[in-house]
Amino acid sequence: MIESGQVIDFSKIKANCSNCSLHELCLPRGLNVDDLEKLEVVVKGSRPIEKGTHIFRAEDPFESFYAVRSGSVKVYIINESGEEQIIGFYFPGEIIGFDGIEHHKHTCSAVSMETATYCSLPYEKITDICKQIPDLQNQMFRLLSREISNDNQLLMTINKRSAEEKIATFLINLSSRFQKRGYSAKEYNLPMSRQEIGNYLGLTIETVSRLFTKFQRNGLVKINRKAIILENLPAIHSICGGFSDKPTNKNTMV
Amino acid sequence: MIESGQVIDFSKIKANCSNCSLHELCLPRGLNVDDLEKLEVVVKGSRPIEKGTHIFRAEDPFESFYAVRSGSVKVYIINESGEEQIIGFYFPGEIIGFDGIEHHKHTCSAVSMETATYCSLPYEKITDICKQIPDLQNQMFRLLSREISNDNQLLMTINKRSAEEKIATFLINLSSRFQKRGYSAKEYNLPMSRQEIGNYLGLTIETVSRLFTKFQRNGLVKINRKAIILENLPAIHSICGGFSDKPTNKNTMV
DNA sequence: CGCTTCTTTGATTCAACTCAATGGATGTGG
DNA sequence: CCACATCCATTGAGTTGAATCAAAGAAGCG
Repeated sequence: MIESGQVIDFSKIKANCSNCSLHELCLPRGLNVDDLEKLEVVVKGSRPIEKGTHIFRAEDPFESFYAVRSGSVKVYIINESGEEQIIGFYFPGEIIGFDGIEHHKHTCSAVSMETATYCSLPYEKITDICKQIPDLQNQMFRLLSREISNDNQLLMTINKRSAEEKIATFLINLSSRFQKRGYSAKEYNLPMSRQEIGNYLGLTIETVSRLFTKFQRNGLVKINRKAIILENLPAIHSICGGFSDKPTNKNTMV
Repeated sequence: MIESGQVIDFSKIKANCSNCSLHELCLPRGLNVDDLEKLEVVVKGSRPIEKGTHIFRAEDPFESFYAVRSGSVKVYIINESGEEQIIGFYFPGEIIGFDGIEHHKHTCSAVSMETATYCSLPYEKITDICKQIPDLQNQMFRLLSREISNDNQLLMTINKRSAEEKIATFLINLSSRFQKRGYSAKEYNLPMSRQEIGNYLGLTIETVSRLFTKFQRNGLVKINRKAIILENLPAIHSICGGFSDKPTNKNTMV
């Protein structure tokens, strides 16, 4: 439960964005060497945090947002009746905590799904630097914009797709994100439980499990607990929706 | 179908943010008089557009975002198979088009649901001014942050709530937004069709209609076509979820 | 090794969808 | 001003996809 905050915090070491392999996926994207140095001064890396450690919690004062550096992080909100809704899963180079800007406090919580490291991006300092570095300001806006577009896509998936299509879309989405990070598009490990997948997609754990079994039966995937092999990527793609020949009347104004 | 673009465009007149009643809901929030003047120089108002006029369409180059000044606007995306997903309904003082920043083109379309006016906020010029006016940069980040938080809330509603709870939440959400704009919290007109409500919430038109009838039967509301009267606000609130005493197992890790 | 947690599988139920038909409002042209 | 067409909303009947309930199997942990 050591989450930082010791008298002397050895965990907070100056980040090295210049040499970071996530460079082009992350906040520094598009910055030149000089600008990078200005950024590095304020960005702090974390020591590894173990699975289940919170990076921030809802209601915490908002001081920084955070870039995942290694491992994976789940972001969720809890409503008045204690129900959890997972907002997203985040991988290296992706940034979390944007929701906190408006009211100066976090509205989500972020917790590591496995051992992870992250970088702290102190909001005030970053926005100060933004005034001097137009590219950085631009990149900030782009990242926020992307987050909104992603949310829109997610809404489409949740609202319009069947359970089967949701799962296929989810697997493909992870695949392409892992690929962007230099990993296989066909084989990866799920860092999250069936429960968490279901929560995110608006399905029950049983439905997730059944569909995994079905996909496996049909030779689309091989699944062994957390280990996923996408055996037939085109087929999975075609399930994602958009090519279905059995249109429903579920509010598609055509 | 006159959507601007005439040889001489009389419709683009300098906006008057200082005297605009939406001032504190909109982009200028928190700016002092001097800063407001700098902003006004680049913001352009529109002449009234009639119902069904597009402000922008997906794939259009992204040059500006837009503040709704009067009337109401629906924002939606269309997927590969032509299905429409409504992303949101926007009212005076609310800002649309943020999604376009990342790829320099819009990913959504925005169309007026009734006669409306709007202001154009040219992106490049606004970001230039942001460098000089920290408060403006801050407000931009806050608006983007709010959009993300709203999306998160919507996801919770869509994923975790029953049809009845979704409709109640929707009615309350509109109520509070109208109230913020100085209108009655109890009586308003729906600018959108049942179809559009259903599309947004992930329900069919029949379900929306049936629930409106049910709410009316139970004395919660009076509904006459587009005219809504919330007769029993507390009761509607209590339906919104979070107080239900019949917990489901739909992925609520308690 | 025993306990707990996670996952899978089966049987059953139900909320919301689909299909179908009617009714009311609005608009158009003769 | 009326007849007709269109669009939107309502209501009913029947179906179904995913949830719920239940139980057993597999993996991880102390």
